[in-house]
Amino acid sequence: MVELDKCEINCIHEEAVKAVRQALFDEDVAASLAELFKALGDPTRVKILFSLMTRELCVCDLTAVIGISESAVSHQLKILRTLRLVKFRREGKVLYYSLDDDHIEKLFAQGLEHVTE
Amino acid sequence: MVELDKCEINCIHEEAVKAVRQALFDEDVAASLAELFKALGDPTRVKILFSLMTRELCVCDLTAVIGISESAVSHQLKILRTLRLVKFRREGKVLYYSLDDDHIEKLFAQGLEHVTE
DNA sequence: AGAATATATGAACATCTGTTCATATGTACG
DNA sequence: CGTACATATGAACAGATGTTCATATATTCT
Repeated sequence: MVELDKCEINCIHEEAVKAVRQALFDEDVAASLAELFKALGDPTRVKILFSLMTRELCVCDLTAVIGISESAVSHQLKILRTLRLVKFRREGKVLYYSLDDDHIEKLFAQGLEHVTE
Repeated sequence: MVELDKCEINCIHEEAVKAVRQALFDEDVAASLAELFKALGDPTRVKILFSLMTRELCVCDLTAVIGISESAVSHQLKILRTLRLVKFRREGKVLYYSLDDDHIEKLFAQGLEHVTE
């Protein structure tokens, strides 16, 4: 408390803080954005999404491509579904998953630019 | 094992799997990409980065804008620094942080599009 | 209806993550 | 040189996360 007060006098750029605070979006939006990025922040999910960028695939295909258990894939697909990153269609017993929109490809492209530079 | 074999005969689209596997980037790249997104996948770090989109700020300013402890901010800044998402310059006792490149703004814009649609 | 298959789901568990608290570092200034 | 201040860092701890294992659901075929 005391230190913060001192700090507000000596160090903080009050106007700047005020301005930035105003520009700062809602707590909710920050949370949603973080949630989205967090979903993209796991190697398994990255591989799933990247695989789906090529074409739609069933769960079994994904399991084979990525090389982890079917259950693990299924759990991750649920997360991706919840965030509307993937969608699926049923054909008999088989579920075909695909990307829900094209934002993901753009996000990946943008991310790769940062990583590979 | 047995189940997988069965699955490869009955369910898997072999050519598809092969093709996707080939297109799939290295394990390393997937890991890097996931690491980057994971860094963006935390509310505190989202707020820090978003604040820095407006202008450079010292640690103390960030603490005030975001409303969490200085130590927490500092720890998160270290993560962002490691991933080359932010950089800083020193002016006396004060460190001014800013975004390291403009990819972040693009990533955020793209992410917001998905979130707010 | 019952067996087989593709996928989903819940619980359990080990690991990872973010914050806090205490302490260290670096810089300015008297 | 010692004090004050801005920031960094390490250890500790609670809560979150991803996988595995066992089981459930949905669909097809007989």
